Amino acid sequence: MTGNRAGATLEQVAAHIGVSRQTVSNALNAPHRLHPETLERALAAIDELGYRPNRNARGLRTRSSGLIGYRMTPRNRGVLTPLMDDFLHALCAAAEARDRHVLLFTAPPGEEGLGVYADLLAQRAVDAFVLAETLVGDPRPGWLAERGVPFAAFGRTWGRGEAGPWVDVDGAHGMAQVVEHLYSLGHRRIGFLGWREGDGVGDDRLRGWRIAAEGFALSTEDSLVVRGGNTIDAGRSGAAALLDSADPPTALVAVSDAVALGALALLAERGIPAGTGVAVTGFDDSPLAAATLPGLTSVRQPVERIAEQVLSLLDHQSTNESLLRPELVVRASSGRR
Amino acid sequence: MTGNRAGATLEQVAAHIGVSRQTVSNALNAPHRLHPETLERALAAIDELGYRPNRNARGLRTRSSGLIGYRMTPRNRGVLTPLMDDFLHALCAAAEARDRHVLLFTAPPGEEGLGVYADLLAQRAVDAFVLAETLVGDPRPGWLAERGVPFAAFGRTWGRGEAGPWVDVDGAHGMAQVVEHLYSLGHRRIGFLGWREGDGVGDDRLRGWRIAAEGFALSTEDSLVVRGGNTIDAGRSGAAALLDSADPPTALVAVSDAVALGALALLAERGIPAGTGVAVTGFDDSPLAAATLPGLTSVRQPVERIAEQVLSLLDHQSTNESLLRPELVVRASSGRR
DNA sequence: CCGCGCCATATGAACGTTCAAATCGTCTCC
DNA sequence: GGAGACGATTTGAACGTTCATATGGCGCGG
Repeated sequence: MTGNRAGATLEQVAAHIGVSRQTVSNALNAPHRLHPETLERALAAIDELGYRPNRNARGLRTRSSGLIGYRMTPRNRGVLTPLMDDFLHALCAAAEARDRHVLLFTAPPGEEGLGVYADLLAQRAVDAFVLAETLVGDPRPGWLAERGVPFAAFGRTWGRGEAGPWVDVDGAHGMAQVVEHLYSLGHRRIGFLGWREGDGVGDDRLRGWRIAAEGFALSTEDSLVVRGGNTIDAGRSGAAALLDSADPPTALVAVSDAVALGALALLAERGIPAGTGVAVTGFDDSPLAAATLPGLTSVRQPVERIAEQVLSLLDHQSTNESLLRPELVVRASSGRR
Repeated sequence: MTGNRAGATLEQVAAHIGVSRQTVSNALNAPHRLHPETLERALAAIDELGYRPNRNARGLRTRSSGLIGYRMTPRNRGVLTPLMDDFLHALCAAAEARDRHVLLFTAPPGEEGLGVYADLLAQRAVDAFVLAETLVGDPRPGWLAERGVPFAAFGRTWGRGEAGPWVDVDGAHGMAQVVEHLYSLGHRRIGFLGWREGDGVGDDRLRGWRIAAEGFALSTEDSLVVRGGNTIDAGRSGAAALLDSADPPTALVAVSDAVALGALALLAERGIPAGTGVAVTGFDDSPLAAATLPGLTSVRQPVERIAEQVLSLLDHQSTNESLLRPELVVRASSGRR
């Protein structure tokens, strides 16, 4: 754009080349309707005057805002959520590629928060939602589906029937890759540091560990599993419990990077070299993983592809489900024996 | 709201109680103009029909969107930014309290990114910006001020004159609190783990350490300062350098939690108990700080108050500047001697 | 008792776009 | 050569608000 003083209107652009509003409008929205030469002149004028369609006017007419609603992850507890922060960034970028934008909001979890969604829709502030951090029994997918509101979720819409399109990462498969990696390094007794039962994501990852271990005829006995919160501290005490058991594992598979960090801390305390002594792995490949010493072997979630897929489900509005494969990122913490 | 099928319009609400659109409009925007009884009936009808003003229509008329533009912190490098994520959450909540919302976007740093700001304005997608992570020589404040675009920054608009209103945290004062705390615990030789020179925030915190230490007649010689990136690894090697020096400090003051985490890791490796052996402190009081063992003494940034202030500067559009005091959060890593 | 001002409410217009339908040539085909 | 079809462009209306102004009733002072 050459000149960009302020807010040229469709009418002004049209007057500038002696055509009607609609012709200029078509230049942007339905170029095939225009005579090639007219199209060219229109585009030139648009560029010269720095015209950009007024989103409010367009939205008023088309009854849509071009905005996608996204609920921020609550910050109440002291929990790190680097993955979700990365996802939000990716979502934002992916939305821009489609000439849309992300509108943020906050809402309490559960039924209680539905009012906020209703309100945004009533105001026509957004015309679709991207759900994240769907919980088991989350009322949102059903509620939105009932009302015919376009939405797509990052994370399975756990429970009762297919309520809507979602994209998720195959956590079980990610864990299987981890176990296979450790097995190939010679580990034959692999412990699991998990979250408390009832979390869809955490249970899925545990399942992956169990299935893969069984596949290699490794033990998956209860004494190899410790469950707790998603904190460094929980990882530390969990690791201690496993290492102090009668037949301690030689590798610790953690359900997240935060938990793995705790395991690393415990090893450091005890003077056990992570990697060469006891192997440790995380999940999510957050910035934490690359920053520790030794670097933490982890499983990278393809956030960009997830965001891309979520938006594409939003557009095509097929009731599709898609499970993406995460990628094992090997660093020194899983060692070499 | 009792019934909330879909999109009641002003006209419909008006018809429902036999008045004109404008009367209902006034019930929301200028209640003082209405007869008390009419007001009551109007509000009742609004509630009954679940009316919510259409944001596009309102925005078209008033030439404003009620949206605040916010550039997401870039994710290119593997850097943790829990503070900014928290701030974004707080900003979002504070905006909602004023019946506004945050619209996210991405933009490259520097001059190059200004086009994105221009575009959002041209489309009237946002009517104000909140800037964060302002850099030394950041072109945005000046650019926006020139064009009369409302904005406010979290972070000083470093350099050349007062370009616009900002809110910031007094990092120097935060560090002074840290030093005073350590001094009161008996530390007389306090090292500093900082970022590389040229970062406004980092330099400010270093200044705070220096001034406070001088105030207690402690040494601030060059050998007590190590500078590097904002990573765990940098903190670890920095801590090693300080502890291996001729006259090692008994306390390590880190410029951020991530850096402090590295220092904690090094102490663990060497079997030195953090806190009782060598004291360590961080900055920002991110979730990391509470999750380590021992808990990391840190300095909490009042993100909610910052967000509140930023928005209030946006409204009053005074060229105000406001420096908030952070709060020392004492945990076990600073020890007890 | 009349005009003035004030209060409460109503009406017309405008914001800038897109949709639906109208216009006006031009070209084709029988 | 005229009907019809088609291509390119224009026109009128509508989306749902708010602004500016108009209307009408009522009390008050001269």
